[in-house]
Formats: sequence, C-alpha cells, structure tokens
Amino acid sequence: MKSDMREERLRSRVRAISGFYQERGRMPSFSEIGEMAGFRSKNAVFKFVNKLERLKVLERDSKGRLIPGSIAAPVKMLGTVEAGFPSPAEEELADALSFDDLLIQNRESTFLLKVSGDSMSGAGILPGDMVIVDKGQTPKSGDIVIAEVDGAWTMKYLGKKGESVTLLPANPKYQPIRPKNELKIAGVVTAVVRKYR
Amino acid sequence: MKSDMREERLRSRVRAISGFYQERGRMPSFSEIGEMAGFRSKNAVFKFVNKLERLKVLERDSKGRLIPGSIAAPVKMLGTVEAGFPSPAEEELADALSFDDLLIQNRESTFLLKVSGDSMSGAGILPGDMVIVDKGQTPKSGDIVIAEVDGAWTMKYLGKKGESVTLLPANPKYQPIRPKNELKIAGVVTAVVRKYR
DNA sequence: CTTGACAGTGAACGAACGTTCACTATATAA
DNA sequence: TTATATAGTGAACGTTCGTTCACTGTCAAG
Repeated sequence: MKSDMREERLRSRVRAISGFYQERGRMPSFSEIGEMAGFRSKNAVFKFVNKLERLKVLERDSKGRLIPGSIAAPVKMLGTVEAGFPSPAEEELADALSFDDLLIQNRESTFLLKVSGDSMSGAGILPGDMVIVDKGQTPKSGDIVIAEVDGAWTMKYLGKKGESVTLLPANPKYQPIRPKNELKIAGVVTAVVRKYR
Repeated sequence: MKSDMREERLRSRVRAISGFYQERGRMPSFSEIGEMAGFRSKNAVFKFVNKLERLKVLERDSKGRLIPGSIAAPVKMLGTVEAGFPSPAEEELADALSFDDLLIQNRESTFLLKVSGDSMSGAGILPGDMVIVDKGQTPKSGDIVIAEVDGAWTMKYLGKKGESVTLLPANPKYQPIRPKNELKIAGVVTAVVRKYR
C-alpha cells in the first residue's frame, strides 16, 4: 500500500520532533522542524504543524506559541501482564503519560525519601525503595504516613479509632506504636517507586 | 538580615519561572519573565537570566535559546525515612530529579503494564501495581521478565543455570515453570510504580 | 480528461525576540 | 568619603520568528 509510506513518513517526523523536545526541553522552531523533516519551505512546515495540531501531537498556548501535545509523555500505558506483549496496532491506541504528571499532584509540597528498614515490607515497600511523600495532604486512617514518634521518624500505616491514634507496621516482626506524647505527621506517602536497573 | 529578603525574592522569581515551565511545557520569553518578575526593562531580564544561567537554573542550547536547567526536575531527593522530615536548609542542598529521566532509559522501547495476579507479591510487586518494561534490554538471570510460556503471558524471575531456563514466581503458592517448548521473553522489568492516591 | 485535494516551493512582511548601550539609584567595602 | 559592585530604567537595533500569498507538481476520484 502507498498510504503506509505516507504514514510512516509522518510518524518518523513526529518522532524527530518528539526526540527534539525530550532532549532539549523545548519545542523546535519552524525552521528547525523544516530541517528535521526535510522541508525547504517554511510554508510546508506551517501546514505540517497545523496538521499536527489537529492530531493533538502539538498544541498552542494562549500566546499562540507551540507547546508539546501528546509527545510530551514519555511512555505508553498498555494492558495487563496477562495481556502481555502488545502488537504495534495496540500501541497506537494506548495513552501516553508522564510519570511526573502521574505521580506528583503538588510539586512544591512533594519530595522523595529512600526507605530503610523492613517494617513496611508486608505492604510491598522494601528497603531501598523510594517513597513519594506529600506534606500538603491531610492524613486519613489507613494511609501510609511519615511520622515522628517520641523523637524518631518512621513510616507506618495510620490507624485512627475515634480519638486514639495508632501507627501500624506492615511486618509482624514489629509492634504497633501508640504514641505517648505528641505525634507529628510529616506527610502522606502517595506512591512507591522501585528501580531494578 | 537584609540578604534574606533578596534571596527570598530571587527564590520566588525562580519559582515563578519554574511553575511556568511546568504548566506550559515551554520556557517563558524575556518579556514574559519580565512580567512575572516585575521588571519594566528587558535589560533587567537579560541580566537576571544571566545570573540564573550562572546558577544553572536555566541553560542555553547550542542555538542560544533558553532551556530549563535544574528547574525541569519536579521533585527533590532527600534522605532516608529515618532521617525524616528535612529542614528547609537541607532541601536546598538536595538534588532535584524527574521520574521520567530516572525511570526511563529508552523511551521508544519502554512501556507500562498493569499487574494482575499475586505471583510476584513476594518481590514486593502487588496486583494493581504498574511495571515499567523495557523490551530493548537483554534479560539476565535474576531479572524479572515478562515472558510467554506455552501461549500465556506472565511476569516471573528469570533463572538460568547453564543451558536450562526456569521461570520462578516470588510466591510459594505457585510453581516454578520449566518451559516445555519455546520461551519468548518480551522484556525486562526495570521498575515498579505503585500509586496510593 | 478534468477537477480537486494534497504536498511542497519561494518570497515577502510585520511583530516579537534577544541583545546592547547609556544612564540612574542603592547598597557594600575600603 | 570615595569607590565599586548590584539592580534597575528606557530606548534602539538587527535577527529570527510565525504567518500569508501566489504558484507548481502529483495523485485519485468523478
């Protein structure tokens, strides 16, 4: 088929722009797009950009300047493990997303902590993992929180029953903590990230 | 102290630029920076930008155009859980990083899968978690892989002993799999992400 | 065979951009 | 007190940007 070639050419051009944005953190100018895509005319770029806008690959902000559309997102979200390895056709349909957008709600109040100790290993949080902590959220019962109890910092489940508050480890080796004096909750664990290589 | 005020003003200006970049995915122009920072003169912006370049907050690419420096990274990496809640002073010293950069080595060959089933729960990978899979990496013994065995897709530890290959679950409920015919490995699990809210 | 949509060339234009120059006000240090 | 760096104003300038117009070649459908 001939339209395959056209589509492939479009795709590779989008890949070039996407790569440009990923590498340099800014959108290419029209002339730069022209170079990458092999246009001699700026007008060709202009029409091309309009098409990409229609496809939501690119967008424009309120000032009319180019900003990334779907190309900003680095990975594609696909099915489940059982569904297994996706076909190229399925890949096209998948949403792309950025981990930064996915995992961070409020950038100012969020930070990262490295886990040491195995007191939460029953909850799938292992030593060496990173936890994303939001200090801006109100902790609810059942949340995993970073708390200061009697001078020491720990990560535990927060258990509230009426007025009384308990900190529960997710490992039977450790005891629940019923804070004697005051309990300072520094933040709520909103996500866990583990890197293998 | 008086220099505190200056530093705070600088900081809030950097925050404004950073926020602009986070929101719109592009760097502000000089006049936009001027508006945000409260400059009436473009030259003030020019000098200000030069300072930020020295501080590596901003950089310039080969074409001399502004690209984000340290402000591109959305979260700060701090100490361990035991170290606990960091003081503002410590926060300044911490490296900022982006999850996208941290977790993805090759954007083209990487995708995301949702975990179903508890066969890897012993390794801290629970149902509902997301695993980041790189189909471009060569699987080694001990890696967690996505594999097709006799028609079905699973996630397991890869065990190699000489010539023989075994797929090992991380849950005693399940049996190791010794593939009868061929074994297709679709990719290596490079990271796990779990979101709580 | 024509008609129209698509893909691209080339030139022209105003606006916005980043840079530079000359000058002022306010602090800090000698 | 006199320098000297820092922080800012305001105007001018050349460059590059995105946009637009008129035109050409190519393919598919009527």
